[in-house]
Amino acid sequence: MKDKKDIHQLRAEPTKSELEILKVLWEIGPSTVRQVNDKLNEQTRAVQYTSTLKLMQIMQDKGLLKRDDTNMKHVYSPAEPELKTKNALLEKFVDNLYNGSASSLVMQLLGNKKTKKKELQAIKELLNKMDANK
Amino acid sequence: MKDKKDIHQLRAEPTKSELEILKVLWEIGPSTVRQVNDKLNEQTRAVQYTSTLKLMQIMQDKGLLKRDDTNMKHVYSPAEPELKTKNALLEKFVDNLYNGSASSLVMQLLGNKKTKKKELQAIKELLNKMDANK
DNA sequence: TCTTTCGTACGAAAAATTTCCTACCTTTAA
DNA sequence: TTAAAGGTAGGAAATTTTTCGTACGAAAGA
Repeated sequence: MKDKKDIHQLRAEPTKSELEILKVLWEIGPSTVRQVNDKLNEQTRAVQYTSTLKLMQIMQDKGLLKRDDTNMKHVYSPAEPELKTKNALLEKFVDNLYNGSASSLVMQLLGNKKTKKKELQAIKELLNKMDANK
Repeated sequence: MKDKKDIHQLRAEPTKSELEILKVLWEIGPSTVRQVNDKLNEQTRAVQYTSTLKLMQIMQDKGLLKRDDTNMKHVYSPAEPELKTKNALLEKFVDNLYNGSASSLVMQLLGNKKTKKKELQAIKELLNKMDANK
């Protein structure tokens, strides 16, 4: 794949492992490779330090991360805001599985037995709030 | 990867290309490889017949597809209902990006500028309907 | 019948992703 | 001042996913 098209506003679509790293950075903020790797190991799965390092370097090349290398310990952070990235991923998901219809997706959530009552309640409240300032 | 865990109720998580094939089968129903391949080529991207064949064979091995090979032209169909698979993928997506909170996802949809007015309206109506039979 | 067309099976190559080894530099502590 | 600890860079290997070439059998047409 030479010139993969950006997904919507995103520079490049993160792979599975890349997304794991983004999630860590979203959670704990700008971090060194060591910090990210520790978090992955305690929270997700066993992975070697240099593997995480390599991946984060790749992500920087792709433009997914930016880094501050004024100090010896480079500090990485997401190149784009969390919300923007999640929006892009969500939009892609909706396009892909629901033909772009967000309401279809919501309908399915509402019909899904696994969606807990509290969630349903919260969604309903959201909708009512929307109705309020229509 | 030896013994990859099923995702929820799904036997195995479809890869990107596998999902493309599932989508075709969902759209046009049980089909031969030829039919699926034609559809992919006219609708999605150029791909060789034997590539599609191979992938569908792999998917059968994985349990993603079942096939009727009583005739010479094997007829493939999804092993699981469309809704079940989509539910599993959606649930995984919610878990992964929204910490399992469906309402967070909906909130983001509501706040997303790209979500069109009609969609918003449809979602609101859904919510009201839910309220009706609470 | 013979040839062309269309099907499957299988293996291997290619591409994409992920992992980690090795080399080497800097800082820290003994 | 030396050893140990911890950092980056880069290449190569391993794994996963995707693509397709080749072989070969069945069906259809000439």
